[in-house]
Amino acid sequence: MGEGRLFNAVLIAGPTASGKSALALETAERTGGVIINTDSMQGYAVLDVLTARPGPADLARAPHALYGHVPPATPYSTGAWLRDVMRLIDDGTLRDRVGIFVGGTGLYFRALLGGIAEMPEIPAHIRDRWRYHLLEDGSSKLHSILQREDPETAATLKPSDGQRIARALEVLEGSGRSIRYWQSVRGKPLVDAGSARKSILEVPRPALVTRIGRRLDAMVAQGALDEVASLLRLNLDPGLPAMKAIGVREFSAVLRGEIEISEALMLAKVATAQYAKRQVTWFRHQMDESWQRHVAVDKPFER
RNA sequence: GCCCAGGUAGCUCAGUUGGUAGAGCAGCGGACUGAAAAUCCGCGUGUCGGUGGUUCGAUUCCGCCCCUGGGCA
Repeated sequence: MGEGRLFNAVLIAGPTASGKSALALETAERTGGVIINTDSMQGYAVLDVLTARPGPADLARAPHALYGHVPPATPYSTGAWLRDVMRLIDDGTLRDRVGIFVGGTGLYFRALLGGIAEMPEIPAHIRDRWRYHLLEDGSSKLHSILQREDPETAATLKPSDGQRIARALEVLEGSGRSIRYWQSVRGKPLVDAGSARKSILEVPRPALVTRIGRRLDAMVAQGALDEVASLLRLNLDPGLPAMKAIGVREFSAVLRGEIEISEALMLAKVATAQYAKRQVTWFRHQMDESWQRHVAVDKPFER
């Protein structure tokens, strides 16, 4: 486990289609830095188009790390990403170079800054069992189990929040202690907050929705359907995170002949706009005043 | 031109035996500690097509008009 901590990092957060990748590239070229993916989906291979991952032209302009390095069959996670970042720091990839963290996953930024506790890894069979249990019996059933096994945690979770309830149960079983115990320990920051430059890109909602629409259209033109077909050929468990990327469900329905491309596009645009809304809410309330907010109205449309 | 069906929220529609209306989706707001592009919570935003009549009171009943879809000519 590494002990290094990164100084003078640049953190760029923003909702999808806000133009962060373009800003990151400019920053990288100016500073000779390395761009590090801070997004839960852009790490997955195969999902090149659908996640708007930087393309060959971008990769040629600056070094990029943690993009497309995870097979979609692997359930990636915040913890796995954190370990990947730790490795980058420890193996010297970032020595004397500015680390430019770019992405839209608020939780990853929180983890990076030490706001997420270190927890033991939970064996896959335990996780799988609780998730299956959730699927079979529903969240309120699991909540009542949690109420019996770990009432303190149960009290903090809504009976309908199946995912968090299952997580609490798997941590309890896998580690022998309540998730609240682990969460009470503050994590170790990988990035020095004092010397970091933290930015949030903001785009007025109507402009963002327009950009999202144009980007989805572009994705189809770039072969999003073929990409989904390749993903489906892997025959993955639909519960895997990579299968939850926006567009997978919508374009799969087109491939199955259930809906027209135009309808899939409409649905994907709506889903993306809803996602962007959740991101903006996180940035607005979960990130403090040490983050600088930049209104990026006239930034060029990214890619 | 005639006959039928329908015009209610941004969309699809329900409903009111007359007391100014509600679902889903969309939208808006929020939560968030290892699936986070996930998961979850809260909030109806409305000239009930128009107009005249009956009525204490009309979105509801009646007349006329307009619009949409279908049928007959």
